[in-house]
Formats: sequence, structure tokens, C-alpha cells
Amino acid sequence: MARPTMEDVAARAGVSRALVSLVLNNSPKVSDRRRQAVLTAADELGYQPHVMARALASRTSTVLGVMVSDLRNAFFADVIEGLEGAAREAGFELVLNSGSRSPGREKAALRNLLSFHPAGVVLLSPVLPASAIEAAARTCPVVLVSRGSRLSTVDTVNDDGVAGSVLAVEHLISLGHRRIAHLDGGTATTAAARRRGYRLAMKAHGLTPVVLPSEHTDTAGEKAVRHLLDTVPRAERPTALFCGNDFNAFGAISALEEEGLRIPEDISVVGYDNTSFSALRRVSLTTVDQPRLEMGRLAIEALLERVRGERTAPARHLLHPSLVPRGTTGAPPN
Amino acid sequence: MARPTMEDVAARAGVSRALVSLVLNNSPKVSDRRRQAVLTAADELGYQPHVMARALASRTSTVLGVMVSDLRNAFFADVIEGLEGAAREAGFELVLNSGSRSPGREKAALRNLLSFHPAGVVLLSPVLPASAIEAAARTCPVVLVSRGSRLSTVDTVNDDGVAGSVLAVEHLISLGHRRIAHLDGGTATTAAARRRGYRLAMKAHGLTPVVLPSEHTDTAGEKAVRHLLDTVPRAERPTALFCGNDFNAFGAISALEEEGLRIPEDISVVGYDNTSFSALRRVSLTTVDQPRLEMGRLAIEALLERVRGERTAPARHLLHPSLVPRGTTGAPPN
DNA sequence: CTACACGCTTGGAGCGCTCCAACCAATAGA
DNA sequence: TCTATTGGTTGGAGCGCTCCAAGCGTGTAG
Repeated sequence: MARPTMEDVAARAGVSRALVSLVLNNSPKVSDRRRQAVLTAADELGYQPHVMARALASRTSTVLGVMVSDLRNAFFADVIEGLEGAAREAGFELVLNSGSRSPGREKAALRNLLSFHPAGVVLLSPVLPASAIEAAARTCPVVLVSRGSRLSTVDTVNDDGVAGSVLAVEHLISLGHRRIAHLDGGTATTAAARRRGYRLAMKAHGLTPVVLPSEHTDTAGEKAVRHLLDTVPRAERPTALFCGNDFNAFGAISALEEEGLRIPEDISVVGYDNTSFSALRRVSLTTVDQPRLEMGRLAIEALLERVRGERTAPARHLLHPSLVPRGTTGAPPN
Repeated sequence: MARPTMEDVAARAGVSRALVSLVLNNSPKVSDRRRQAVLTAADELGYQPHVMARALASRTSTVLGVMVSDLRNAFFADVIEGLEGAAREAGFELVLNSGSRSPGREKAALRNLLSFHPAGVVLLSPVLPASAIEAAARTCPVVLVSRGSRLSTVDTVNDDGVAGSVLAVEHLISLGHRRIAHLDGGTATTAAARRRGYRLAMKAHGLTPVVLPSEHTDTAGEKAVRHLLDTVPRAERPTALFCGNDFNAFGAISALEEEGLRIPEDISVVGYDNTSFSALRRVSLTTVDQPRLEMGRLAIEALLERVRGERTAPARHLLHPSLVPRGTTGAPPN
């Protein structure tokens, strides 16, 4: 288990420890002969530089901390993949932690991350109080993903929920729909922007917005649709539903089908988030996709700009989502 | 951004650096007066011990590396939560990495992890060649989750696919089913055990096993069912399907419903894995659940046993899955 | 033949921490 | 009174590495 050190490599290559360091850091002022000798010696010994020792000596960490509020949410898996790719390219390592959807846990997770003395920290949709974020930002650069902030020391990366909703509504309008209702997301952090975008798009086309209260779950979607069908006479019913998210849409679809309505022949449905199940053939849900990988990449980029001291003004990235047309939308019945 | 060091705390508390170290490591031989002084000084400065420096000095890492083959797979999110809880309790930190389902990426990710000189490494369902795993095991203790190994230096934690399949089949038998077919998982690593368990249970009850070739995807499930309905006369058709996994089951259900069969009145379906969508009200899939959290905890436990040198013989944990009865199973038609 | 610039190489200090041997009262035992 | 003993505290070495100043041999100009 005793792993070789730089000293071992130096001894084997017949050079000094400092030279090995230069080779490993791609210094140009090393003769090819020595460089080769060092490289083969390192290879033969299976030498692996010790990140921690390096960080300590160079006083510059190559570690980036990442805290995910909820690992189970597949949304973050994609964002993390984006983070990872960008970090790797820039020569940084990721240390990941999860907050298990609890402020207390998140606080502990964040402290853990900071004990690595990372170059920077990315917080994915944290439920942490703003004060804790501010405290962290005094220690190292901080980027928030899927959460806003008014702190000038903190950068943010979010999807433009207004634009995404506009896309969804305009897609429906272009198919010929005029009566489009929105199943609202209630208190969910992303709900306000989506509701706003929906209203905006409807009014821009001279249509009357109808916001039905609901939540971001399948049972809430089901309930909202039942209520709609029970209270609104057939002739006045919407021909399309724009749901707060995919789960809500899934519940809505269930209720609609159980009432004998065909989708999309009788009524169209659009979701939001492009979760993995929306792509299942049976579901084939038209939905709005957030550029998750891109969000991850941008987060790292913003972080590194701060790390390198290239920027002190806060970055506020608002990414453009895109529509994924699938089988749950079509022309309205005439 | 300059973070306080132990020296700073010592100066503020009016003691030596060594004493601060003793306090922070809960040494019993420190007077209460000094202990208190150090603690308040550390608190006032917002001091955070530097994990890396500590690791370097103590020659014992508190870092555990975790490599996930595929972060998008929600299965692992739960396992990781188990890992995290157990690690935290034992005073270890997790460094997480993902392999993005590619052997090359996994190799890079593993190297990355090892550059932290972790106390041990957990590999979640790696597609890495056995040689790479063996090499890693020469560096530090290694535990594999959802993958077997014949290496005596490596511990493994898996779900008992045979037992899980037996549970599924016996559930169907207890409902009165006699003609139960299995939609096979093909080359998937978990498929063999599930097939074996199915055969075992069927024979134990004097029934004839029928294995239909398929794969662990929804499209494959759909195809297999179509083929079944096309080629087998109605009277001889199975009254229940035990699918290789949840996605396969979902595809099977789609095809069955499209052919006008009601579930579970005309035919029952069981999946495997208890993925999040199987709990959606509309799907409500009867399935087999693996104790994921428990798997994570056991992995850490096995790792720490090796770290502490308490065990050198390989551990082979085979966890017992459980049945989650939902709406897709019922009595066969008479 | 000296000066001295240049390219390559090296020893040493030090990053923040742990751990050990040594130290220093203060008390106890002879 | 002198020597252990004990509980509390400290300086210093060193973990694996980086980085700096300095060293060394060679070539080129003065």
C-alpha cells in the first residue's frame, strides 16, 4: 500500500526531486533527455502525484466543491456531468456532497466541502439560508445553480423559465390552439417564472390566460384535471394544457385518459423539464428541455473566472431552454 | 479569502500550535481552561481545519473515493446516500466522481480519485476491466457494488437477484398464476441471476419456465410482448409476466394495453428495481426493491474493516431484496 | 582571457498539520 | 530533602509537494 513519492521517482531517474516537479508541471526548461528519464521512471513505479500535498505546497487548490441538494433528482445528474467535463478540461477535480434536501444536512455538507479548502464551490439548488451562502462566499468563490441571489459576491446560473413557457405556449398556438390552460406549480421555486411566461405569451397573442392551481406532482396534476372536467362545460374546456412540470403532466394525462379523452386528438399536453420518463415511448411527452450540461459548464466557467481573478462583478446566467416536441401535442379538434 | 490557520488560533488563544491540535483531536490530556480558550478562539476566527494538511501530516486519509458508472441512474443516488450517511458517522469525507458509462472515462475518474490518496475506494457498477480494479486494489482497499469479483483483495456488495426473482414468482403463484413467463435481460450484468431465480422458483412449484428473450429497455419489452401475442395462441398465453427490470415491464405494459388487454384483470406484470417511475400512480408497478441504502452502508462498513486492518478475507455481501406489491398484479382470469 | 548570459539543474524553505520526545510544574512517596 | 510520578504543555521534525534563489557548465561577445 505504500505509494511511491516524488523522491522515489527522482532517485530512480537519477535526478533531483525539483526536476521531477518541473517535468510533471510541463515546464519548458527541462532537457528532453531528463524529461524522458523522469517520465519512464514515474511510469515504472506507477507514480501518482498527491493532490493534497500539491495543494498544500502550491497554496492553490485544484479542488472544486459541489453540493447537490438532492442527488435523486436526475436533473442534477446531467448538470453534474457538465460540471465534470468542464472541470476536467481545466485541470480541476470535483469533490461532491449531497444535502439530502435538508438545510441542516446542507450546512454540514458545505462545511465538509470547505474543509478541503477548495478553489471554489458550486451549490446546486441549495435550500440553505442566504446568510450561510454569504459566509461561504467570504471563503471562496461560490456559484449557485437553479437558485437566484442578490449577493454581489455570488454568481448564478439558471434556466429562463419565462422563455421556456413562451416556447411551450407558442408551440401550442402554432398548432392552432386558442384555449390553453396552465397547471400551476404553486410554491415551487421555478413556478413563478413559468407562470409569468405563460401569461406573457397568451396575452401577446390576444388570448386569455387561465391558471389552474396545482403542484409539481403527478397526483396534483390528476386532481387539477378532475376538477377542471367536473366544473367546466365541455364546450368551454381548454384544448391544450401547459403543465408546471413533467410529473404534473403525467398525472394530468392519466386523468384525461381515464375520462376517455384521447391525447393529442382531443386535448394536447406539454410538460416542463424533459425528465427521463417523458422520453419513454408510451409517455412520449412534449416538454421543455433545460440545457443542463451547458448549465454545468457555465457554472464552472463562472467559478474559474473568479478563481483567476478575471471578474469581480456578479455573473447572472439565464439559459435558454428548448422545446422537445413529442407525441402529446397535435392540432386541436375542430 | 485568506483562511486562518492553526497558528492563528494558537496565537489568539495564547497557547502553542501543538495544543490546538490536541484540542481539535479531542485529546483527554488538555486542561479545561485551555480547551475552552482554544475552542472560543477557533470559533471567533471561523477556523476550519485543513483536511489535506491533516491527511498529509497524519499519513492517514479520511477521504473515501466513490466512482459511479452512471450518475443519471437514480438507483445509485440512493446507494450514495447510504454511503454518505455511513461515511459521515465514521468521520470520513466522500469524494465523488462519475465514469459516464465509458471504460476510458472510468479509468480517468479512478485515477483522479486515487490522486487524493484516499483511505479506500467504492466503485458503483464499474465497467472497468478486472485488471484495472486489481491495480487499484494494490493501492488501497476497494469495494465493488453491483458487480462481482473473484479477486480476494476486493470486497463486493450485491443484491441477491436469485432471491428477488423467487419473491416475484412466488408472489404471482400465490395469486393463483401457473403460466408465468420471464422477459429476459439478455447480456445485462444482473440478468443471469434473475433468470436463474425465475427458473428455480418455477421448477420448485412444478411449473414450466418460459424465458422470452428481451432486454432491459422499454422498447425491448414492447417488442417481446408483441412477438408473444403474435405467435402464441390465446389459450396458451401466460397469465403473468415477470420482466427483467422496470423499464422492460413498462414497455410490456404498453404493448399489452394497446392490444386491449387489461392489467391486472387479463394479465399481471412484475418488474425489478423499484425505479421512481414505478411508483407513479398511473404506472403503479409491482416490482422488486433492492435495499439500496443498506447496500451503501455495507460498502462503507466493508471498506472501513479493511482500512482498520480488521479483515483481510474478501467480504461477499448478498443483500435480500423485497417485493413491492402494487397495482399491476392480481388473480389470473379464470 | 575575462565577462556574462543562457539553459539546465539543484538544495532548501515552507505550505498546515500531526506526533513525538522533551520539558515543566506540582504533587506524592521515600 | 531528594527523587519519582503525573498531568499538562511545548518545540521540532517531517508528511509530499512547489517554488525560489543559487549553482554549474557551456557558448559567445568584448
